[in-house]
Amino acid sequence: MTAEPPLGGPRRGRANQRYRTRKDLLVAAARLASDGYKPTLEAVAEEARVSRATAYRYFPSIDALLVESALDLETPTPEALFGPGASGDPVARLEAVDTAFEAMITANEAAMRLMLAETVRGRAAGGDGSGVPARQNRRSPLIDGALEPLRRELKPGALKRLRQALAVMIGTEAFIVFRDVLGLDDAEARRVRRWAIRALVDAARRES
Amino acid sequence: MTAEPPLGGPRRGRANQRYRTRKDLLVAAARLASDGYKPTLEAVAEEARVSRATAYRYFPSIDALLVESALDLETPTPEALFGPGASGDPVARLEAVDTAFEAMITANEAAMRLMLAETVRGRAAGGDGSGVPARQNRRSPLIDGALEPLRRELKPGALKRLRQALAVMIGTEAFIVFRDVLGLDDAEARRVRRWAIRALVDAARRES
DNA sequence: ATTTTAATGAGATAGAAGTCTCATTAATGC
DNA sequence: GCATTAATGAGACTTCTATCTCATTAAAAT
Repeated sequence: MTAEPPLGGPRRGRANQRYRTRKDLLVAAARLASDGYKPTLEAVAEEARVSRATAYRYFPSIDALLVESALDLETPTPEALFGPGASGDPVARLEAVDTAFEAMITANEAAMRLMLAETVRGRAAGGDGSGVPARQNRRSPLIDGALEPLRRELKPGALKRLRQALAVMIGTEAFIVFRDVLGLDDAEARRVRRWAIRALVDAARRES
Repeated sequence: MTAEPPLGGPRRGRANQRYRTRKDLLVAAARLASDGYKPTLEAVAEEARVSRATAYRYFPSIDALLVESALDLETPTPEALFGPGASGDPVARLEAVDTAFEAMITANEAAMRLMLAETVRGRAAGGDGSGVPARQNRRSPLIDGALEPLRRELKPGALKRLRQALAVMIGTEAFIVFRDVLGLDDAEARRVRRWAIRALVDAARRES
């Protein structure tokens, strides 16, 4: 899932060398971040057997490096989740998406929190936020895939609205609310989320 | 809304002096953070006419100071929102809560983002998070107040579930999803939120 | 008014982020 | 193989966070 080599320099040249250096940094960052603490750039560089200067040649800031290493986590693709054997019930499909997200978040909670913290900060405060990759949207394609069976039943506007509301319920931010704000455990949080997902889908269908 | 004087030192003594110093720091931080940039501790101390050392005597880190200054923003109380003249319709009442939160967030977006970033990090990454106040829950009392008219109609479990689902839709995190993940403007985000709020309330009522 | 001492100020110190410069290494094209 | 030059390493330098020490100020008790 790692992106292609840096864009700054010459297009041709030592692509493989650059790719490996970059990948080494991301892997090192993920390894160090996996214990829940924010590593220093120096620690990451050392873990990757690379000099500090080189690390800065690939990432403009330690935050950018850490965020990209979190983004490097693989998400299931719509094709994998909704292959031939998948259910045709949109609610069941959304629950599959929810399960996949919950698994990814709980397995990488520290990295996800770090990414959320950095991307949230990057927008307005924290100075410029330059270099921190923009927030990427991994949930919408999956939610879209889950809602595929409703595409004919619902009007385009209603479908869009449903998709957007579901994006609030499924993902890191909802996880944070359940855990940090409401103090729920994973099982309770899941129950509430499932109920809300069904309620939103039903409401959209009822309006059509 | 500023909390009482520091807890560390002697219980009696110069409470007023300490209170004023603390308040000065919070006010200075809020003033400097209001333009969207993260001020340095030195800048806050200077703005508050206080030495750096003193600032560190009141707050363990610049982040803790900024978070507390953001938390110092006043939230409307349930009493103010749902006084004698308030509507009895739970959806209308929830919309009032939503409006209040939207106003508070948009007026202090930089500070809210900063607070969210720091509290999110505090749980798992970024060291221990010591000194940074635990996430406080300002939305649940307001949501509870809005749902008051439903207390007899809904079973306790259903009411609780509804309240928890609504907590995901109303607040900073939903705002972040709409803006950063989905790229919606405020008006669109509000429309989706209102639709979802109504859908959730209707679903809860329908089950009773 | 004087004493006590909490609160503060001034400054030294250390660790980390981030930027530069310049020398060295090694991958690629010939 | 050899030359070219992209990639890297080493280190100086600045800024900011955070901790600590010691002297000074001023609120409160007597």
